Amino acid sequence: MDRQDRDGLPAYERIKAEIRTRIREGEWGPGDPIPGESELAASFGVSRLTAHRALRELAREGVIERRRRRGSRVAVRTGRDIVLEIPRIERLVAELGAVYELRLLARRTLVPPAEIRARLELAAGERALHLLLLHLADRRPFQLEDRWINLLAVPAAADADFTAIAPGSWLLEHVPWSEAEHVIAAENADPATAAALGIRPGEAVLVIERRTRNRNRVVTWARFRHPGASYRLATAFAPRS
Amino acid sequence: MDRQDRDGLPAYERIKAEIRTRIREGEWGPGDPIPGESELAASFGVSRLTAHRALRELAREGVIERRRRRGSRVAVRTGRDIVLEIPRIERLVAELGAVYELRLLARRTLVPPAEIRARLELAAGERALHLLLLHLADRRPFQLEDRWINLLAVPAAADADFTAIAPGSWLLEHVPWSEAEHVIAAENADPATAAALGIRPGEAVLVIERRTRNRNRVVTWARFRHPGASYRLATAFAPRS
DNA sequence: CCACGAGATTTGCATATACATATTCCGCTG
DNA sequence: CAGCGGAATATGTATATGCAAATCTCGTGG
Repeated sequence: MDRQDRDGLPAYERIKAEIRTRIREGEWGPGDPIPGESELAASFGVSRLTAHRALRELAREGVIERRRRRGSRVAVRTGRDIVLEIPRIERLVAELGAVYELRLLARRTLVPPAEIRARLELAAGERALHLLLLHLADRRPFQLEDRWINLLAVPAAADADFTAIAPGSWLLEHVPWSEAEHVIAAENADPATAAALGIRPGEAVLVIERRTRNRNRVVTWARFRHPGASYRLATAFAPRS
Repeated sequence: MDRQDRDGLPAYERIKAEIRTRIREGEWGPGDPIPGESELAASFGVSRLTAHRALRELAREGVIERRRRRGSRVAVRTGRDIVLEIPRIERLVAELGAVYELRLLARRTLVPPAEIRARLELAAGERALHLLLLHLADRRPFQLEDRWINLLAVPAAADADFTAIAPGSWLLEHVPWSEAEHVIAAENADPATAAALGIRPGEAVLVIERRTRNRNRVVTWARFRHPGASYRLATAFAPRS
């Protein structure tokens, strides 16, 4: 691009990498001040805007904190939350090296019971799509999915073929933007769940509930159950702001 | 700032908001092309660089996809993962409206058993700090924490007072940067765990394991156990790239 | 001695301009 | 008509410059 892109990296990326290295190596500890935009610009031989971009992006990534007049300093990460990524079910199974299968156990459009109606934030008497599915890994039960879909938010779901694609994947591809709330818990399998998952009643089951919103409407609510003994949800995270 | 910051927002933020709104309202669906930098610059009355910044940030946030010559389009979110935030234990308890307490059950520096040594990626014969803690919410057992800390990575941990601050929080404040892997599972409580958590043996327990790295070294490995019946880890997410 | 206001400093936003780079499109050639 | 090469186009990076906003410091007046 310009004089010195010896690493093939843009100048602002080289500055970011340099600062990150010094923080990682402990040269600059949490709370320590780091050079300002003008100083960095001079020492790297770039314009202030380029140094500004490097610092701005580091700030957005949560690596540093910036305030006018006060300058930039290494972020103190108190209160930082841990972030956990849950892959989609097909990928999860694929990463185990197992063959993924989907079985649609039930599909009905009906007026949901009061408890579900509240979770979907639906008007009284409004109908919703209810699905019961079993996800298999190498022909063994892997996840039992109990899902309700708000047809007012996603009318196209009424015509989707959920024997071919998991509702979670279908929704990800058809709903433009969303937020979700999660509940994670453990419970002892009741007889019905035990039968569906092929375990003994009372065995520990990992339960994940997810409610997804779009445009202030609840799109879907789902409860996933995994045999606790055989299943482990392993993920990686990077700390973020 | 300039001519028109009627919302108090910078120009690039107003452009981002406008684009996000059109996507959310469905005017532009997944995969649809959106106006280019020059076009946006003209229609908003800003320079191309300002429009560029708006689009660049939206791309980084995963809202749109950009390619040279091809232009920008609304992201198709297939393969997108779900992200889940786990708050720190103190905040988790505080959000339940309960009083948080910490009880240090055991603290020893010793050569870890082989299984733990492998998890910490420690050399043979190397010593590590082992902690056993009980976290209480309103005087009731909330979480049992079994933690090992690599003293080579965090020597200062040897002198920390873990009766006053939870190891997780202490580490967040003293280790400059880190990544982690998680395992989530459900299991039936063994007698020892049941006794510590005040539940009956066999009851479902939510298990979370976390291994944290820094500078390619394992900093700490911990296993958390929650009474499954009483505890629900509720979190929210926003989809990201 | 404290309060208040005037710099000084640092980050934040925006412009105009220039050139680099990736990729598509189109037309030329065989 | 297939394949190749160059033009066109949109994004990507960088410069120099100017002003805005936040906030710390210091000096002055009551």
